[in-house]
Amino acid sequence: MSMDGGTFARIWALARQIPRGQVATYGQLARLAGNPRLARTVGYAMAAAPPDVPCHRVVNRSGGLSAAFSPAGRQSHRLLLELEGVPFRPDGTVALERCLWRPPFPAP
DNA sequence: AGTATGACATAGC
DNA sequence: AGCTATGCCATAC
Repeated sequence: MSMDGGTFARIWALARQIPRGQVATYGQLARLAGNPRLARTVGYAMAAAPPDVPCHRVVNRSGGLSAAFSPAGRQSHRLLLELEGVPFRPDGTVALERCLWRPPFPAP
């Protein structure tokens, strides 16, 4: 049975699972979505994500923020994360080792 | 339909 | 350890 509403919808559903104060990487969501190669597409999904999707909790593998997150750039991206208590490194990247989301075992 | 673009990832140097 | 080049997939024109 397929509840497929498009690749984006599937990715959005995963992004919604990210707890407050934690972050996930594009590749991580791609992997959870079933295809590790969808990392790039995850970015597109975030760009087109509805307001109920915490797209600010998605960062790249290096913990780097998105320049296209908003017109204001990564500044607003960082602000939203800091408001959730997400720890940052001196270089401005997210301290993934402290707040990387650990999804429950992917149920088959 | 084919080409070009892009909120990434991985492998080489 | 950081930068460059290549790959991959879905969307837009």
